[in-house]
Amino acid sequence: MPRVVKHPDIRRSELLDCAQALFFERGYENTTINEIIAKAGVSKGGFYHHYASKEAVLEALAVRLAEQAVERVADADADSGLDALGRLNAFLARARRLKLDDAPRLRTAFDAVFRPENIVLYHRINTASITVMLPVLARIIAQGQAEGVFKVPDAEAAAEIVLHLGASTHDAVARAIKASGTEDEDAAIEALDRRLRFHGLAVDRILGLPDGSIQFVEPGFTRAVMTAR
Amino acid sequence: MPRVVKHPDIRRSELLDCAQALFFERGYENTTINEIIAKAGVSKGGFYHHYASKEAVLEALAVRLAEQAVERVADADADSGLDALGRLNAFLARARRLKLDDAPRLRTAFDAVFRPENIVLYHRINTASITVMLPVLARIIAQGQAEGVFKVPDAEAAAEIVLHLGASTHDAVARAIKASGTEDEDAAIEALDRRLRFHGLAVDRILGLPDGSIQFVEPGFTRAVMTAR
DNA sequence: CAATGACAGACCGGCAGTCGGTCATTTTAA
DNA sequence: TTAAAATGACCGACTGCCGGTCTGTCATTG
Repeated sequence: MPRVVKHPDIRRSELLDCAQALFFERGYENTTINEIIAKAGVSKGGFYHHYASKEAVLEALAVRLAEQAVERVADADADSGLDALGRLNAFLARARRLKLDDAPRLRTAFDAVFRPENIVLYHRINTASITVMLPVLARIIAQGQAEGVFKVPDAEAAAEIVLHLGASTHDAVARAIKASGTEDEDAAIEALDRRLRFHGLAVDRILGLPDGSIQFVEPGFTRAVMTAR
Repeated sequence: MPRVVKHPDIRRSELLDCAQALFFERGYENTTINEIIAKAGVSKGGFYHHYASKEAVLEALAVRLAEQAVERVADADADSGLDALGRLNAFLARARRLKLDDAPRLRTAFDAVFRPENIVLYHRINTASITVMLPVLARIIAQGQAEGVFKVPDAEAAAEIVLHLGASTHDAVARAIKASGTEDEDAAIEALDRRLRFHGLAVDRILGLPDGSIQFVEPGFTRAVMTAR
């Protein structure tokens, strides 16, 4: 095969693109390196020149996804002169906005990541997301502490707990995805919506805020995301 | 090799014992079926007669561990005429008691399960535990709801959230284990203890209880478990 | 024109899983 | 009571394939 030389960043990025597509399609375990390099048009040697192992690709992919997600939400945050609760809600509102903006793609990704055989993939992405989000959220919580509004013994620990709590919605989301297309779809979306509201309530309470302070969902949000095509 | 026939339950149990020892020792991924069958004294065919795959062994092991853990804690629960909060605290106290009773073994298991390469093992056990604990906890919470003490919109969802929240302590426990034996051990145990108290506080709040209602740790508990040999 | 780094691809050890067959135990039938 | 048939526990050689290695070769840069 002809030898094609590309800038390392490009090659690495292309390899991640192909790996992502295949991992999402058939799961991490069921994807072989041969499939990845075939799709990317690179040799075995080329692949291992850029990534030390299959595992390393997964790690890099998780980090990329997490950073992509967070950078678009967190950048516009520092400027605002809002109080902590305001910042947190603005943060969440911006996240919802971005989710709605490309709901179809998000939905496709969800279909993949929430499949049972992709649980490892999910956890890697989740862990990477928590890692990048942790300092951001911890600072907001610390601010809320200083303002005397958030009542927690430790801002960083609180951030860790709150972020980990997100994983508890995994099963509920998976159920909703599974039900989509069936006659249970409506009920499943309703159930997921209630679940997400409860999740918001739980975060309120953990942070020592009055019930309903934090808005995780808005009317129609869950349905809009889950029915996107 | 001579052919030894045993009752299927015995064989399966022995295979699980060996798999557990090896998974704990070198991790799930790094354990081969050949190692398992060598240790158990069974042939390849014998193994696959009882378990469909290596994955199936992991699943069976996780379920067994979860059921073992829950049956010793949950059985003495039904009789008591306590209110929900009392039951929950009695439940937790009994769990602590059992943990202290064989702290050394528990500590050994922790050393294994909380190693980074055993994260898959951890999650399987955790998921299985949540599955068996969910109905137990959900009933207690429902009782507390009926008593007007627990303020949650949905008992089952609350149970799910609370149980999932347990996983958020994973990293803190892992850090404490990693620090044991070093000069940071004391500080790490202190940090973990604070973290576990915060965890209890978070559960209080999620369930709508006054701070400090639920006791996850008692003085010296964390240190006793973490320094056991 | 070195030196470096990107890439090629044959190769290997080892792994999960298969398959045809064997032996012990229980069930059935005479 | 006993022989034969059926069942299912168990054996172990074998295979296909996969992740990873290794010895290079070619392109780019200073």
